[in-house]
Amino acid sequence: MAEIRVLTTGEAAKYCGVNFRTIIRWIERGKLRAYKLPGRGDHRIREEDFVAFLRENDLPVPEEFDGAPRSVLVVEDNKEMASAISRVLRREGFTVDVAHDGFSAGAQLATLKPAVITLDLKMPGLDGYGVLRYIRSQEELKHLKVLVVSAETEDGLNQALDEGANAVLRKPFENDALVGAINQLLV
Amino acid sequence: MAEIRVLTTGEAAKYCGVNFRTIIRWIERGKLRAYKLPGRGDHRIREEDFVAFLRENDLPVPEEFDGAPRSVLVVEDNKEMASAISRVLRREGFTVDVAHDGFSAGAQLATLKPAVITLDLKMPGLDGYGVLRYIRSQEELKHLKVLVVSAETEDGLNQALDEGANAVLRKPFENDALVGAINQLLV
DNA sequence: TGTACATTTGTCATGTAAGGCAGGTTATAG
DNA sequence: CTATAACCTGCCTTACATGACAAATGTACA
Repeated sequence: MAEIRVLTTGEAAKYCGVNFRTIIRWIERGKLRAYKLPGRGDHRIREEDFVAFLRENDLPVPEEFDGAPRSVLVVEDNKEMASAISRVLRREGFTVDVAHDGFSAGAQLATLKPAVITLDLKMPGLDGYGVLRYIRSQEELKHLKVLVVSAETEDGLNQALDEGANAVLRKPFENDALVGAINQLLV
Repeated sequence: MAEIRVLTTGEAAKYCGVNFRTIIRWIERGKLRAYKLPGRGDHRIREEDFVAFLRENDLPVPEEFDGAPRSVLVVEDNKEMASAISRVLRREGFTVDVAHDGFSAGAQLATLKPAVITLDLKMPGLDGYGVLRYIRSQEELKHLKVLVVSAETEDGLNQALDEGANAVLRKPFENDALVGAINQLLV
């Protein structure tokens, strides 16, 4: 799943709430940097150029470009485990939020739009595999990385990978392993 | 890809029944949030900012902005009960979504922005009172109406009212009572 | 109730950016 | 390989911003 690094004029237009014609004019006037494809002369705008343009002109920056690139949602019912994980990650410079139950996990996932979640597979009243399926079925969550953190069996962890987890971490784990796994997901 | 709905000053003016010049003045005075396009300085008002402005000043909110004014999220783990409720409500013309567990309840609450939720207090792994407290602590959910549907005791239902439920309905109930309760919340 | 002042809103004219349409071309999906 | 969706260009129309001024509305006070 390659991240989108460039925008077409149409996409940029939707983000700005204007007609694509207007985007082209901004490009022509040199306000917005872009390059042209050889074929039809399509414009392509690099994401960083687009964001720079938005910032320069005080236009709102869509969350998916701005969105806390180093924020993590920890889904874990065991409070000690949760605070241990969040302590380690905060020390690494991440913004960390914690959900102790399924409801707040769902609510925070939708509102905070974290870059990564750590997901405990076995929580009371919460089917971790179901959560994975849900996440992978949502278009707006396709950039979300999921690290399954669980004491499950090998088979269970493999199933999680099949269901769309980006990585798994077997409990108990070393702090370094956790940090390494998260960093790897955020490359 | 988030489709951002925005309004021009002219559109906003029509909705408010005023001259577009007035809309611009409201923006200049900081009453209404908006951003400017680089070219001529056209204003663009994000739909959510516009709705917030309307609410703040007790102006009527046009239906098309009012989220789904007749949409209901049914939070209920018992599938038969859930489909019974949703059948009754659909027949009344409501748009109904169902969450069978806490996670999807939280996620759907944040994404669908329903006008009402029916909440079962006793669901495995989900503390109904906690959900109520969460809802009432969130600014953007302050317009959400909560109908608690439960087989709880009188005391339990009263506690739910204390925690912020807008109405309660004791199981078992008549279909008419359900419809009546929902309609009353949406006056 | 009436008057005077302050504030807000609407109107007009002008310049210009943004939007719409048609016609052709090319990516892109299936 | 085909069908469809998306994009580009050029031309024309629409609608917005701005400033100055007029009208309407609100407020204070006698």
